[in-house]
Amino acid sequence: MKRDSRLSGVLHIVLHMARQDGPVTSEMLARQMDTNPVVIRRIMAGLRERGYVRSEKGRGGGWTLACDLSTVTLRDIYAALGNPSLLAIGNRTESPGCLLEQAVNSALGQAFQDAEALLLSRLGEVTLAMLGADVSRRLRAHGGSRKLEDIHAA
Amino acid sequence: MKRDSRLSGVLHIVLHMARQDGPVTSEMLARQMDTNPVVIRRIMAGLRERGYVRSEKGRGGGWTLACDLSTVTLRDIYAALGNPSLLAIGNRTESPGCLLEQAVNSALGQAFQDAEALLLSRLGEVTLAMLGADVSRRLRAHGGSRKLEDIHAA
DNA sequence: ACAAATTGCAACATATAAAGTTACATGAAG
DNA sequence: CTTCATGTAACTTTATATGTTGCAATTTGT
Repeated sequence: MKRDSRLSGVLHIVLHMARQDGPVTSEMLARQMDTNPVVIRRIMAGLRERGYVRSEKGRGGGWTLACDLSTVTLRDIYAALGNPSLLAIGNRTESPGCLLEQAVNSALGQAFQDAEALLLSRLGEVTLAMLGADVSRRLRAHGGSRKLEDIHAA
Repeated sequence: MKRDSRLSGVLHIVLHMARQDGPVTSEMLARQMDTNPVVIRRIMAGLRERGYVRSEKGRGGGWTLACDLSTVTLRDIYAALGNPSLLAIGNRTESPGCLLEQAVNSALGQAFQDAEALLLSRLGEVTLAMLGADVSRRLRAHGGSRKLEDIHAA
């Protein structure tokens, strides 16, 4: 099944914004992410509604971070995307008339819920600030003097 | 995202087969599952390859169980479907050149792996026999005398 | 005032995968 | 030899993420 990579994408965007002072345009972000500006705006809309970022129109406009990175978790970002479904497999029918399918749903549903809960809990343990710190660590490992732009793939 | 319900479906099929002696045709299963016989054959193919079921052509043919239900787990069935991906979300790129995306992949990837491992482990704890026992329990709760056919939705 | 830059958004196109359908070959039983 | 069944390929449908185009709205610089 095709995987939804919006969470991965939006986190990448946030990290780019965090390493840039002043607004970043969708155009710039799209180049760095190798995608289309409209896609950027689309996945950022949820974050704007929640106040994690601000956007400004016109010349000199663009996106800026508007939250304390140490208080926003990956789970918050996931929620800002509208809580898309986490699992690629699921029950055939939600409220089946067939008793057999009810038994199947019950067994699978429990496993599904547990896995979803674990994943959400893990996402809730990681803040954007922690992600940012990891980036700094990786930059140092790659030779502290080099700038991100030198390393970033075209 | 559209969820893959083949596991749910094939378990439903197995439970139907377990409550029927003699072969069951794809046609009958399809009616009970409200789908197409070809779909049944498709998702049963993996189980046949692993020897969990047998199929026979011609008049009087159909599907029969060919395994000890107490030794086959939901995880085995899942494997027989070809281990389809469990998660609906994932990383944008698997081996990104961008350091920022590497940091994102690292954080998300760990959470993803843990959730997948938990789900697989849960599936591995439930045998087909346990599912069958749950069906019997539900049948009793619905009034022991009634047959499955009376309860099964049309 | 006007031109340029930028977001906002709707509408449409593309890609991918599950699910459903059709058609026909193969084989077994009466 | 007819009928019933599976096996399978090819095609259609559906759903969803992603990509693209076009244009209105808004802000800034000249």
